[in-house]
Amino acid sequence: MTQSPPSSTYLIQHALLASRMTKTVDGQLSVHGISFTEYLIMYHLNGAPSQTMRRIELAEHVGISASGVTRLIAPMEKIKIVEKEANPRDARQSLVKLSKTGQRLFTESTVSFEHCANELLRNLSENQLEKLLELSARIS
Amino acid sequence: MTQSPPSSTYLIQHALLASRMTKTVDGQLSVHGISFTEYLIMYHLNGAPSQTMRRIELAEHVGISASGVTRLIAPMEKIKIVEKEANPRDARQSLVKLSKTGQRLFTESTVSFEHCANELLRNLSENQLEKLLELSARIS
DNA sequence: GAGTAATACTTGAGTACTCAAATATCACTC
DNA sequence: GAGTGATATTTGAGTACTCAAGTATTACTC
Repeated sequence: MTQSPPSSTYLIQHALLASRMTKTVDGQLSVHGISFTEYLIMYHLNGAPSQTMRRIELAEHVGISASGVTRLIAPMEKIKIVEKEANPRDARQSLVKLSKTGQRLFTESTVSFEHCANELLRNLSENQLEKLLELSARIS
Repeated sequence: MTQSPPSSTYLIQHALLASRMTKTVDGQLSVHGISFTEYLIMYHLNGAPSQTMRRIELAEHVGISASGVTRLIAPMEKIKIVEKEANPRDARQSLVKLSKTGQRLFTESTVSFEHCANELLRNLSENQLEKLLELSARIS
């Protein structure tokens, strides 16, 4: 039973942490009636020009497949969180836009999300968090 | 559109990274006929005394639910990677043990896994990786 | 030692995805 | 401008889980 190299240890630790974090965040966001994945969709739309993105871009940013986006967006569209928009230059694309309602929901959810994020990372100092973020960003 | 605090940014980055890493690892391990989750099961069993663990312990270590473990272990038992063992002191428990075959498979898979882990983290130096691991371990 | 509560695990039903195939449109070449 | 291949999205079928309820066993209390 030799010891694992640090890279392996990190991958395993990362997977466990991700599982726990997702569950915690999902729990907190459920009071707003949304999942972590739905929050991520809104987060990226909110940061995009005109609060609008293509489905494939969304998929890449959120880390799910294109068909995953389709199935995720459908119910969000039904409750008017997002709106479908055609791209006049390319009829294949159907753009997704964060609605006014969606922006409001996002703002509200963000309070819970940030609180939850601080709670999860409360063991780290400001400096440690900055360092972690920097190293972590280096990976990709 | 105010900027997100570092803790929120980290959570979002972490989720995306986890999704990508899992997919990459799953892809690499598929040549051995196993998933990342199955590898994690073997990993933890291999590190346990007598290569044996209770299902609930496994669930906690891997980050899935108890019923998830049941459904995951069933096919692994069928192909003799793991064995079921009774606990004479507590008939409720059914212990899971890594078989000889399982140990062999784990050893083989570990080569792929470690290679994959190094590849994913190749942008980090030894020191950076150590630091990342240390900070990341602090979170829990 | 009977009754109640807690624990370990399994099962049924549902959810959130995935991949591969289908459809529609666009871009390129001749 | 017809044909071919590439791209964006959706759909059908399957997978890997989840939660809540059910079963079996143990631990606790009186």
